Amino acid sequence: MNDESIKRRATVHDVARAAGVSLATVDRVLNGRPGVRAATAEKVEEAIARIGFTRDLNASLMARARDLRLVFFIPDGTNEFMESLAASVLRRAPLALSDRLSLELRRFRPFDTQGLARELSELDPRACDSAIVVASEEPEVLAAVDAANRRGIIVLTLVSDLPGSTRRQFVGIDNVAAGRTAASLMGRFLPQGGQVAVIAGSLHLRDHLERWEGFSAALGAEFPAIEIVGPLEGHDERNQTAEIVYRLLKERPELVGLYNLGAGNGGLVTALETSGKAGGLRVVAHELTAPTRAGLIAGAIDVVLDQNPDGEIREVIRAARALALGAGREAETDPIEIGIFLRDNLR
Amino acid sequence: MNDESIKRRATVHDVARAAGVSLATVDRVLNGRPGVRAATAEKVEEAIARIGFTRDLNASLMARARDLRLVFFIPDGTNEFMESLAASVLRRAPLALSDRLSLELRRFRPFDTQGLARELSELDPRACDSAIVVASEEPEVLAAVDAANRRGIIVLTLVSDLPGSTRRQFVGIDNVAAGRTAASLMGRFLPQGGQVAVIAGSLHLRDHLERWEGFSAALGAEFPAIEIVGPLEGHDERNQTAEIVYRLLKERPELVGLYNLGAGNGGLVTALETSGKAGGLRVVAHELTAPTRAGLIAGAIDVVLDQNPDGEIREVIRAARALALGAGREAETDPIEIGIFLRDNLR
DNA sequence: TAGGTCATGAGGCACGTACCTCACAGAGTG
DNA sequence: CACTCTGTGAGGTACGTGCCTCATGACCTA
Repeated sequence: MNDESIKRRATVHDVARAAGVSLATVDRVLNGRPGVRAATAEKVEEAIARIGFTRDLNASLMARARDLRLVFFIPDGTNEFMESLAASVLRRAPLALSDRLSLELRRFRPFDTQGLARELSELDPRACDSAIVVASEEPEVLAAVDAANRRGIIVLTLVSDLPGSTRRQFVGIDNVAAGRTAASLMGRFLPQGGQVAVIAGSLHLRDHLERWEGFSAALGAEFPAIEIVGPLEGHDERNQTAEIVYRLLKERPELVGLYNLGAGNGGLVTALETSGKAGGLRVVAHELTAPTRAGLIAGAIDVVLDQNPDGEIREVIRAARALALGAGREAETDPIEIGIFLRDNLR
Repeated sequence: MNDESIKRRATVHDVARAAGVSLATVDRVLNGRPGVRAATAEKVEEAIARIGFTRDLNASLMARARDLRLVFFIPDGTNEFMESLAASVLRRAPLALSDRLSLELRRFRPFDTQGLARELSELDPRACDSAIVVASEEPEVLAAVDAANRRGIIVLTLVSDLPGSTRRQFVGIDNVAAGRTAASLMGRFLPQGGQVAVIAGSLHLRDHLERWEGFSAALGAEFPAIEIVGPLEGHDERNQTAEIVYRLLKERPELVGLYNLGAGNGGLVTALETSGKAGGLRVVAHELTAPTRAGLIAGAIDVVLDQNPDGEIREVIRAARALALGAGREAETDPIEIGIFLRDNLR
């Protein structure tokens, strides 16, 4: 073993030499092109493993004439959280360019799974390397993801996973843990016990159901002095959510806490403030957006649990880049942490 | 304006053409090499701005034969937080390699600022592109940073900043905000008020002083029912910290809360547990390490504020890469968020 | 005026991979 | 035997930048 082999990183040339094949064959194996016998491919794989070759992602990206193209599919509409995801994509686009990543953002009508499926199917694999999808679990979406995957587009799921599909990776938080965290905070805020109301968007949404499960389980196990009211469904809509809060405050003056595990926080804050109850009971909500931020500052909300949309975009970009450049079967991403925000650590 | 100029990203060739100079001159300007008249450099800068040229970081890294070398200087010793910083560097080293980043970790004896200064001075600019330093604010360190900077090494500070130096960037959290956050949590945990003790490592440490300021200011302003005991100094040492806690618990049985804004949490947890007081009072500590994690799980600690060492390493690597490849005067990093950990959202 | 320095131009090689063309051997097929 | 098809080798160009050499003209100074 000479100096060279100690110091230099292995290249495709080294692989070719080690496997006793030509550069062209190594290239065919690495990039999944046809024209290699299974036995030969095996030899190459073995050599790669033996000498510890890893593809140079920079050179790889250089060599292809065009940039890596990532297309984001994010629901449109009134959901502040989705807006911040979208904003994060747009904010990162110019920076990503100097890393040869071109980011495209496509919005679709919420729940228009057919439209999403159609757009996914129409993606040209030569013009798009990876699709990043925020979507609910519907059969036509699953089918479209699988179809895109077969056509050579790497699909990643964001925020909400599609476990049955051929998506290559999921980036998002553990919602059961988020619910447990909410319970843990609420329990510590209310050592004297009392009634706590829970509001969800809809328990048919996977995230919301998981949060509810985590919350109720942890509260029941650790804080038996607290009694849960609900869950009530506000459909992530600010007016409906406000309505629910008004009714709760009127009908249950003894209420000491409120946990909104869905969206519609604008309505929550408005209802608390116009009822004069802001600050009078402990309130936990999700996602750091304009309404929840305002609620924190005004004292209407005590804690916001946040899944850090900007971090999610960052990690999903890293994962997509690594996967598209063939760094392996799955990319290593930093876990997305559940952020806890009070008035004092707002970002 | 033809198709090409719309679709393609600008390259150095485009800059040369736009500025009416040769490629070599553009290169000299870009890489700060001598031999360019100020007026000519001006022309080039103007052209860069006009056509919106950004250097291709991948190509840039490719072109230099060797990898980018980053050297981390992290204090050695018993501090768990520093260990997790170091571990994060080591964990990322193999992954970084496929991005042509070679990470080297150097430990130094805590408070051995002279040794650190010497090592910094001995760095060879040809073998090291950037130095990342976790150090306290001592004159000889500042001088060594400035010297390294003059010799062409890009210096970044991590965790603890050196504001008066020529360090190019700082990556870390806002410790005043961290202190305020601790106060805000403590206040909500203790609506009935009472005595809360504060333990610091040393108020001569910038981070600790800032946390103390944030904590006392926020508590005084928002939770007048709480009375502060201390701050007491445990010198980030587990035995001294344990001693302080033992004494506090014995002398002040009415104590309802404890805030350790420094290290030495192993001693804190031990003292609480052997006194049978674990869970009996609200405890807030800093940095998610083995002792604080154990304390959370056992119920001895309620909340841990964490500056996410792994995220800090990630961001400082990104910043160093961008700076070393000349992406601009300062690199954009994602802000490091103050993490809040309960038993239920442990990572 | 000769020699020196400085600013600049011109051009080329290298980095590691992607992707292309061409050649050729061997196997199978009619 | 001539043909096609498949697996493989050989070699090239390109990506955008860093870095090197060499040449040239301008300007300065002794």
